[in-house]
Amino acid sequence: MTHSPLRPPTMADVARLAGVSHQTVSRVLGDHPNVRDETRAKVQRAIEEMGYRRNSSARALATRRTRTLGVVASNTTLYGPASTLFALEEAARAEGYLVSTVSVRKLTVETLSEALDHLSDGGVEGVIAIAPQRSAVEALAELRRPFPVVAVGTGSASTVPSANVDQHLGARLATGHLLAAGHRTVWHLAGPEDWQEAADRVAGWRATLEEAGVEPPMPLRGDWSPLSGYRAGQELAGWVGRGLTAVFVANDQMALGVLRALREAGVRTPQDVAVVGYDDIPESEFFAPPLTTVRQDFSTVGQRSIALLLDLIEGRTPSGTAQIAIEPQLVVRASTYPYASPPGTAPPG
Amino acid sequence: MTHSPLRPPTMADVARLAGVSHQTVSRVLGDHPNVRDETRAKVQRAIEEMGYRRNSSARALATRRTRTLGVVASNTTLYGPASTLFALEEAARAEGYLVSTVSVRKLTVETLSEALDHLSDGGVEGVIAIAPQRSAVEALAELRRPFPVVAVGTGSASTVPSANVDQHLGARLATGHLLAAGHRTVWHLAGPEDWQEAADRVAGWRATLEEAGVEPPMPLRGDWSPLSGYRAGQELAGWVGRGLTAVFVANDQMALGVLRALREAGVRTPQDVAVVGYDDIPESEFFAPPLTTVRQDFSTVGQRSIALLLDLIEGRTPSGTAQIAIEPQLVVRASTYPYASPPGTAPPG
DNA sequence: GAGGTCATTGTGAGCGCTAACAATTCATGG
DNA sequence: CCATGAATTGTTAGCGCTCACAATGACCTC
Repeated sequence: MTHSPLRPPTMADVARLAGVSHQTVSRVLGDHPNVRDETRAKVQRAIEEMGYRRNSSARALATRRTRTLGVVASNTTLYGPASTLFALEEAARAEGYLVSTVSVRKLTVETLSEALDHLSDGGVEGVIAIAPQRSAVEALAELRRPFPVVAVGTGSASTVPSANVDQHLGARLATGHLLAAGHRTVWHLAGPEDWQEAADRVAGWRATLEEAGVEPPMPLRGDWSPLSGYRAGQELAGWVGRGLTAVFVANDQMALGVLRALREAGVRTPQDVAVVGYDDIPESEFFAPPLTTVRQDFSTVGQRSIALLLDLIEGRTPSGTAQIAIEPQLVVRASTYPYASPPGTAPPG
Repeated sequence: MTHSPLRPPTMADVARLAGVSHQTVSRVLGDHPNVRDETRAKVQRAIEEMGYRRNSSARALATRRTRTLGVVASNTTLYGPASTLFALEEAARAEGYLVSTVSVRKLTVETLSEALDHLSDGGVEGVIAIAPQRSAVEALAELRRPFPVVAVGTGSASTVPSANVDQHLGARLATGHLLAAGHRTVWHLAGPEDWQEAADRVAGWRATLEEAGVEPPMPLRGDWSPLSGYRAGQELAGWVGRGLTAVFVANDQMALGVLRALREAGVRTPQDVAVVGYDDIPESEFFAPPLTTVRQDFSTVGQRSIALLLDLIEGRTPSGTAQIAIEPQLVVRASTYPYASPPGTAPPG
């Protein structure tokens, strides 16, 4: 760090100082075995002294590997996508890769295409698309790029390689939990129609009810926001006393709105209506009442999807066939059980 | 797109197909003026036909510009940092830059140093550090790197160039609003001690009270989480009837906890105690009651900080002197005014 | 019609690194 | 004491692009 030339030192500079060839410096940097310890030490010293760092562009040009991955994320601060993003970066860094991100406001063929091009121009070797909207999955299938693309959050609909939490199972856990608590039926406030994960949760909820011999009521729709949950909650409140005793809400934020609407309508949770959410955001423990919900392990999602993408880059896995499912987990809180233990009523049917 | 050679086409390939020199292709790509329209069209056609894309590594090597910026973010899903991250990427992309992110779990000299090295190895031309913790600011000042670093979220303490929302002003807006509503004094639930923004909010709150001739009570401490807000709320509930009528909480999530604790203690908001939060997260409108809070415009933060960083990279701005302040905004909701209009009581003093 | 100017295009030399191969050193055994 | 091969080091040629400069040709002007 003693010098301060206008241009950063090159490998040749280090080689000169160490009295070796640039190739030997390269070997030291690359942990090549056939270098004498003494030489290695000499080179290391020169590197330290000059504060030398390998030029990544030159390296990338020579090796044809940039060691950079791209991530396309929706421009959102939703808990799921944000958590996934961090988990992805961490997993990628552990493998020595840099992560470049592009955030898009809407997931359409155009925006996705632009995002992929931007990343492509940045030289990424592969891309993870956090693409929860169904349109995005279709767009992704359509957009061929010279590098592999792995989707995350696409639910069951992935025609592209993907890693996903098993949403169907998550919905089953939530719905089954309510049925096991003695509820005759379970209503559902679903997420946006074009989100595959929302559709999968609907399917899991519906299947669980049908297997229990219950005709599923018409699901309500929200847009993930507390406001939409609030609106739906007002509607749901009107059904209390007419068979509505339990609601499975497709995410925690909407559940927050539902809880508020119910409270305002004089409906008690969970005594009158039990509520289950989805995601287990940090706040859900502090809702009134604390929310029973389904937890997704985003850290695992990150690791598995990065592993899959690297496999694809190395050509270890046939593209198009790789689908990874990750198990979610039910977290029981006061919004379904007001007291310590469940009613213990056997499920109907 | 018709060919599919093992290696992607190079500029020379395109040149050959178009019947020109590689340099002419380069000129077309670079929008150089002195190219005949006919030639340009010919080249464009060849580019299309081969699906050619410039190799970014080669370009970076030749120009010594990677057109990549780095961002260091705390591994968090807090609303502020997440919003900032997206805003930064958008602003950078608008300037033609790619953004590489590194997320760290803790902001220490070691983790920051590693993060900067990782980005440095990725060839970034500059870095934005989302560094709200005071320790991070110090660490940043200590860590010299061969590229400029701009801090965001460092509040007033930046010894490095930075762009920040004026936290002092935000706290004044919140506190002044409560005083203007007739409250004799305002309590404060602060954020973590080592967050500079938290300290700035404390300072703004304290200054406002002192200017009104009020002795500030001892501030309480939280860690931004709803749980810590809940705990503090329980403590605050004990002071109701002994002079506590208004609380300024340093973020919305803690305010959520405070609201719940107050409610459980039989304290009504805002009739017994008025509460103001900070951030204006999307959920705060749906708290019980809807939360009065201070909104920060992260999109502006993103644009201004990227602009500053690019100035620094181009050498347009002397390093170390650049500090940008952005104005926050008060959003009034039911947690301070139960009815349509404020009490209209004149502030004391 | 010679000389000059301008627009347009081409040529050659790197950018800093790695990969392949060539050269050297060194220990070892016959 | 030299041949033999392994260990170690050096040399050369690109990777695909941009930059500086040279070359070409069209079009004027006097």
